[in-house]
Amino acid sequence: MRGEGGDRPGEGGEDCCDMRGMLGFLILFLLSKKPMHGQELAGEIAIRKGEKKLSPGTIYPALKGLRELGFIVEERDGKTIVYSLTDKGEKALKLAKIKFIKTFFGIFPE
Amino acid sequence: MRGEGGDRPGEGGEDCCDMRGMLGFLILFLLSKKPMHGQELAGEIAIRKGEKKLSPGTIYPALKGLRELGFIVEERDGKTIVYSLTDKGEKALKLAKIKFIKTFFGIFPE
DNA sequence: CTAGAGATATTGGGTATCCGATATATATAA
DNA sequence: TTATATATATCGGATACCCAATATCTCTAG
Repeated sequence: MRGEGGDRPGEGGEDCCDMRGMLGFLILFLLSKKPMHGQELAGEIAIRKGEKKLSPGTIYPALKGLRELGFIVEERDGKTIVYSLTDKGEKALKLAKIKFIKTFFGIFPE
Repeated sequence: MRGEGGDRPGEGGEDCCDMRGMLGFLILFLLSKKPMHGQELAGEIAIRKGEKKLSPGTIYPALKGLRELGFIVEERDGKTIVYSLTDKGEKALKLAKIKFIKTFFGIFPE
């Protein structure tokens, strides 16, 4: 019951951070910089983390979840599907970034 | 290619980032700034995240895991138990920070 | 049309994270 | 001693994460 209607008039900052954890957050952040398709995204994450590419069983369910949340949309481009943020996704990312920065304040060297 | 040397230069750099995910990482970071006991830690995290304090079922298993990894030690002080980093924990944190910064590069505003 | 390659998607399984509830331990107050 | 408050700890369940294997889809080569 995470309907749009907002059972909570008072808040509204509730479901903005339920983006399937850190992976969803990272995906949203990367897509905000540049729309990408799944494998491209997996490659970018692999480079950042210094690990192997995420398995299809990891990346696609994550994308599906973000799509079902209304945070991203997909557009087929030949063989691939390019994902990009919706307005809702941008808004959610913005709020999540604030929270992220506050949570990990002091970790990044200045 | 970008695998920096291949898969396995022996060992040592293996368990350095397996600190039970982001919570373990955050705990290690906070303890590196100041030794604290469990509830104090939960309070600090609550402030940073802007949420309620972590449940005992979250904070204590996380601390137990870090202790079993040899990253923290505990010392009873009256009613509380104060946790602090070991040398191994400091080293692990340092490496994890590098990975964290690389993974989330660009999230923090400059 | 048929193969092959690459991208996308689902399934099944295992581990990790986290919470709510419950239980135990310690210190203080009565 | 008993009662209370706080801290620590564990248990059961829900969700997130991640992979290997498998299947489907789309384009291109032949």
